[in-house]
Amino acid sequence: MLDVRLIRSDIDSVRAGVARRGEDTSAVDRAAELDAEVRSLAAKRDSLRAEIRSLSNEVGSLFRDGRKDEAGSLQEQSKALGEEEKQLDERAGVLASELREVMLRIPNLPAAECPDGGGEADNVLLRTEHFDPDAYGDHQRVPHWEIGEELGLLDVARAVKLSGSMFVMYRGAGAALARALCQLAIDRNVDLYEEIRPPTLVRTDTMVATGHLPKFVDEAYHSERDDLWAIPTAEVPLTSLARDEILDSSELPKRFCAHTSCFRREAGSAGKDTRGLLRLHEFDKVELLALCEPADAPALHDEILARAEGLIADLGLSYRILDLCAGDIGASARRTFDIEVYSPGVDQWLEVSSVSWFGDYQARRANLRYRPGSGKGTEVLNTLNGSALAVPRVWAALVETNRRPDGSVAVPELLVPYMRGLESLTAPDR
RNA sequence: GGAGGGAUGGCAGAGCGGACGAUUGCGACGGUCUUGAAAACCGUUGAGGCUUCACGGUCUCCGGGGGUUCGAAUCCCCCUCCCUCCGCCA
Repeated sequence: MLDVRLIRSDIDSVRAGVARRGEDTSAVDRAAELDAEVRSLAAKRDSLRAEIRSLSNEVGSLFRDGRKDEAGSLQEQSKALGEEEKQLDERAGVLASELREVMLRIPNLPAAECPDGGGEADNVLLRTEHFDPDAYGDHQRVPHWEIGEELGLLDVARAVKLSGSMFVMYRGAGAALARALCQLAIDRNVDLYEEIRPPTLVRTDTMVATGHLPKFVDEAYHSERDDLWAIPTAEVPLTSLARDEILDSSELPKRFCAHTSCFRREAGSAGKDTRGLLRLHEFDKVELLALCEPADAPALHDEILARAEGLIADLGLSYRILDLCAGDIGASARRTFDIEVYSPGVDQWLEVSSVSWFGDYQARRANLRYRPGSGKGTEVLNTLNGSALAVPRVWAALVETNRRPDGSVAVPELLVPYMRGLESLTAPDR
């Protein structure tokens, strides 16, 4: 959520920012109107309340002095003011909640550095690494689900038996590989990022704090009986860690990393990517997240990107980095870099990480504040996050990229220690 | 799951219809004293909204939401969370 005061003080730049996304700016104007009305009503209401309070205090002192009989007219006056106050308060309340709804629909303003553009096609390709389209052999042009079945690493059919489509099951060395990836991702980041193992079921207000509710209700799994939601990403619990708290500037930036399962209903994508690991209802992910003062945000944004990129690079995958344009970044982001890995078997670029800077947009909603080192009062934090590693797509790209002509799959050197020394995935002996 | 007891400022803990945004203690900050420090003493010390160039004014917040009342931290209703005991359990 934006700061209403920004709309009050500089509505043009808010309009301009929303327009850069290609979105309608009428909500901004509506918010300005509602804000003015709410404030004028609230001012009237508050002065009525002040009068009521002072009358009541007088009544109180008359009672204490044993002059009860003199209090009657004051009581009546106060009661009459009370009626008026109640009406104003109701009206103000209605408008205030309308204002909040409008504010929640206004997206964040893209950063100045965020490239212009209306959609995916306008994203700026920053760099492509380690990629030569002609360098792939036929042995690599095999989709991971076939490799997985062949080598006994993946058992899609039985996962479907257990849970339905868009669920998978890793087996044997395939399961070890999935686990190894997560552990590697954690180990590489715990130098600065505190490892967190958060709950995967959270309350409604936790989902609301990051903006996953109410907008994406249909995307989330919900247990009605307990009113708990399965997290779609560790961003949800990690952001709420410091919710409603006031951090001291000396403890900033706060960096967290977490490995969790992530659950997504993928309601809008029925029929898309139904084979293999490209789109799943449940998957594992290691997430990096930072809370910081505004001035430190750009440096942290680079840091998280560098860490996510470094892992992909060290795994030996081909990848590219996109600077998403204003029309393609998420509603709460100010700037986002996507990392996409190339997966030769399916011949696709797969998004494996979105590294985003949210400014204070999320933090305002989640009420994350800090006390600046100098000066008084509190300020709203900035938030950033990105996946260090999302298992299924990286798993898929690895298996496809590392397939040898004999059908076996080479384990990247980095992962060998996490695989009990296993260097190669081969067909089970029969 | 059953039965009880709680939720108040950074923490501890009073207040149980009027003068309470809240006694007090601890902590933190500033000062006096001291060569310096400790101790002692004095003072300051929650968050947020609106308004003001500013000084200031004013409102909201005692777990959350509703209600009673001229007036609610205090009374009533609902919800959430925490604790203790019993049962069950990885």
